[in-house]
Amino acid sequence: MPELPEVETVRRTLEPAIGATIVAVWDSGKGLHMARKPPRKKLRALAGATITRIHRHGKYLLIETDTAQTLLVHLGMTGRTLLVAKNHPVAKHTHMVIDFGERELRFIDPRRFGQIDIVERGKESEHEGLAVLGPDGLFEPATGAYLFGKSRKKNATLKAFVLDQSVIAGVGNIYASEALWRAKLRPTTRAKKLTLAKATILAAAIHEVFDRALTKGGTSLRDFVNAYGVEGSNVDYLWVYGRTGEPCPRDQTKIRRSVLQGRATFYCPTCQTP
DNA sequence: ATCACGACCTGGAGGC
DNA sequence: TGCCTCCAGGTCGTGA
Repeated sequence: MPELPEVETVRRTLEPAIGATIVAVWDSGKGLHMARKPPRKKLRALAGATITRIHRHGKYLLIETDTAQTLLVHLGMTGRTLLVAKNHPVAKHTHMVIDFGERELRFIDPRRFGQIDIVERGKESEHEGLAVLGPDGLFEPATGAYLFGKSRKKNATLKAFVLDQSVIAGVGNIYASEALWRAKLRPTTRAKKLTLAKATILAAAIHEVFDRALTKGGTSLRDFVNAYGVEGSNVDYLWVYGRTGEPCPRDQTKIRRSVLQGRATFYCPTCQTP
């Protein structure tokens, strides 16, 4: 679930950890994304460090300390980061625990598509995951002109275009469908067909969809919770995602589901024009 | 170089 | 109850 609004919700609810000093760090030793294991030595070396800032770029969380080391966390599909009391029961699939003494920050990820890494502060953008990211969808919202420029000569579908993290960092599968519905654009339309006017509408739609989801605390389809373990309510406010056969909120046509690049895509066949 | 697909993993839901 | 199949927020490597 975790797309930009969910990761931003986590970031905000993790902020009470700012100022906390790390006593110890534990990791499960299990491989996460690309079978890569958390860097155990570097994690353990964080003992004694104090959390100074929690930032985000796209779907990556950047937890800065008063050392030169920044902890990087990506939630993948099923990752959770919880800030809990030390006596809180340890969940299955816990892969990292940052011990603050009375509290702990825990990373739990059943499918292990998440990422844990340590990067040197100031060199975050050199990390292979962050290096390719475009502007953050919330902190540096795209303009119509920017999207128009990026879409020139692109033969990829609009769905693939908005999902491309090098175009806008943070859009995922749910909000791609939502934003294209909001902009009245068909997901299968080729990106190069965008006009400046349509690109401007799309930019606004992405921003609106993010903003709305943030005010609802994110979309909890299944696993997503914030750092306190609380679900978001945005699933009740989705226009098309997961609503196959239900009436389009704009013109009552039945919502359709198709598969694009292996991912479920939802759209209204009449008001989203090709 | 682009673009679309499959793989990576576990678990929940639904059918029989 | 159990077994089977399908599906799921993300990203990356492959091959056309």
